[in-house]
Amino acid sequence: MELRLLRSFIAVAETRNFGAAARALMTTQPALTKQIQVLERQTGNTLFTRGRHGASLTAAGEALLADSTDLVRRADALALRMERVAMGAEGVLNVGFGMSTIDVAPRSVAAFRECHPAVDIRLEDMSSSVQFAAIREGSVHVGFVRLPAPPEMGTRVIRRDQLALAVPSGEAIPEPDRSSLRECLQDRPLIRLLKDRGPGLAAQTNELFTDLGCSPTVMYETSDLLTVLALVAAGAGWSLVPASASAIVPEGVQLIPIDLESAVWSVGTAWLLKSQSPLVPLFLQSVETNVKG
Amino acid sequence: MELRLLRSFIAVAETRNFGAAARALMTTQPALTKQIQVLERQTGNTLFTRGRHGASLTAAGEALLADSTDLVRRADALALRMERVAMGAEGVLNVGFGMSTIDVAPRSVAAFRECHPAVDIRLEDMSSSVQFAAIREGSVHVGFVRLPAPPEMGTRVIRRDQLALAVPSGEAIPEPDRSSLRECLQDRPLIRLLKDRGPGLAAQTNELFTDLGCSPTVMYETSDLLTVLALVAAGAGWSLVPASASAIVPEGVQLIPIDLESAVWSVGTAWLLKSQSPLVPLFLQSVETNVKG
DNA sequence: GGTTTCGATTCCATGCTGGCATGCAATTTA
DNA sequence: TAAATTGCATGCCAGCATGGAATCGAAACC
Repeated sequence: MELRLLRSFIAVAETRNFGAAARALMTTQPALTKQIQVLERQTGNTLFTRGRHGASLTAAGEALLADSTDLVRRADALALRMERVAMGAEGVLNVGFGMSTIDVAPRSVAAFRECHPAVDIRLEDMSSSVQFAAIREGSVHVGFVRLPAPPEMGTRVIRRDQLALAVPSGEAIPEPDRSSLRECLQDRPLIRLLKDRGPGLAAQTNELFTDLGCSPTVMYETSDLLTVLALVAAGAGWSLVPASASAIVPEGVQLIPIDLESAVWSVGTAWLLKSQSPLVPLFLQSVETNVKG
Repeated sequence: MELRLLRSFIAVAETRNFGAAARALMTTQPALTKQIQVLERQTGNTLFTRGRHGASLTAAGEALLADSTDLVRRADALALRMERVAMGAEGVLNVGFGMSTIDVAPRSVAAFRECHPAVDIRLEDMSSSVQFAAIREGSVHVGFVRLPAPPEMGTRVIRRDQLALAVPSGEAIPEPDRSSLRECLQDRPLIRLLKDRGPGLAAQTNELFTDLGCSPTVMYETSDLLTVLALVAAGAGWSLVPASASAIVPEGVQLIPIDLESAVWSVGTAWLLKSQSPLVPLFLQSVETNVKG
């Protein structure tokens, strides 16, 4: 029993006229006659009583009509659904993001959700390195990460970010060259923004220190950026934070961007290249417009 | 989207292995590969990620799997149901019966209902002529009627029945020859069992009177056999009833079968010859065993 | 009685479908 | 390291299912 035959059957049952049904189905009357004959042979029932004034349903035909219309309707709904899935109008999209994209990521997701309400999009907070692992195993489809990403992933740069010195207001501002910085930071009590290991902010900070050739004493360690800035404001020490944190810098703290190569990194989106979900490019485009806007 | 493709898809999705699925479907692996490719083209989605260790479902494939199994299950159920309808294990059967088959008809229907519980069988009381009309228009499928039936119907004789004189006990019993009967009945008050016109009991009675060449005076008319017999017992007059009524004859009444040709008729089943319902022969067979038993 | 209507039948071309052999890639085994 | 194995894809070919044009047959209508 194939859906094609059931569709033909329904058409005949509704018009009670083979010729008219054939026209509606964009086929010919002999073809329809044969199809119904096949269906009758397959079901073992005579479905129509053929009269001179068209065809009328037998009891068996009536029984089939009710169920087959339901079946065909479901099949059509399924086809439609698959079409929506193909277009990316439906589905699941897991997005990862880290501290450094706290401004872009939620905005992008919210905008995307508005455009595609049937998509189940979720935002999960995790560091870049965790995101890379999650993307690789498929549990995250697009990540907002620090670049570069592993080679099996596609990336798009959103912006370049850099480290900045968080210094209590009123302190003498060091020149942003290598030697001044080394001198400044050497032996200075430092508040460290601690996240995971891997290509994160902590790693970036370490890289800078290696570049400068100094190793400050760490006074406090915390994983919350606001806590760090509050401690700096309270005079507990200096710190190194993303320059993009300027948006949330409290009273009593100034940020001094560091223009050294080792203090600069890119932030962007990453996704598995072999992923074929139509949602990924759709979401990337949404991000692009949101970053520009 | 055809059910064949969905069945193939489900088989692959369940085994996660094209070769194994092909074996299960009694086909070959290349055929399956092509079917899935067609399905993927039709739905516009990649349904499997083909790895070295078999195939695994994509997100789109997962979405399709749930709905398609449901769809296929429904289609199978429908096919099964049609099979049952074809076998006569399911359906509607309307049976008509009259006074003269009050013994056989309900028993046959009850027995049939027990054997085929899914069949919605209904018994309706109506005279033979009404049954013929109902059978012709399809509202009754099998009737218990007086024979003969119209030529477009098939028939089977259940038994021969005849008219009998219902006489109060103690009355002189007339010889059952034509002249004695005429003499007896002429001018005798008669209680008439009145049903509809047509080839019914009343017609049979009239036929007998024509044959005898007499026309008794009708004292009472009623359509209930028991009332007729009660009136006879009360001495209100004589009557002509089916000889088979002997089973319910009350005290004070005796039945005298009339052996004349014009007083005899057959009782049996009738059905539309062009009816193709499998329930009809099934029911007829059931009747046959019930009549013999 | 001719005409129309409506379904069934016949015949034929087309194209879908499946099967076989084979290819290709990755992994396991000797 | 070569051979065997596993697993899916591809090319090619045969067979059959499917559909279309023409025709038929029966019934109804004018």
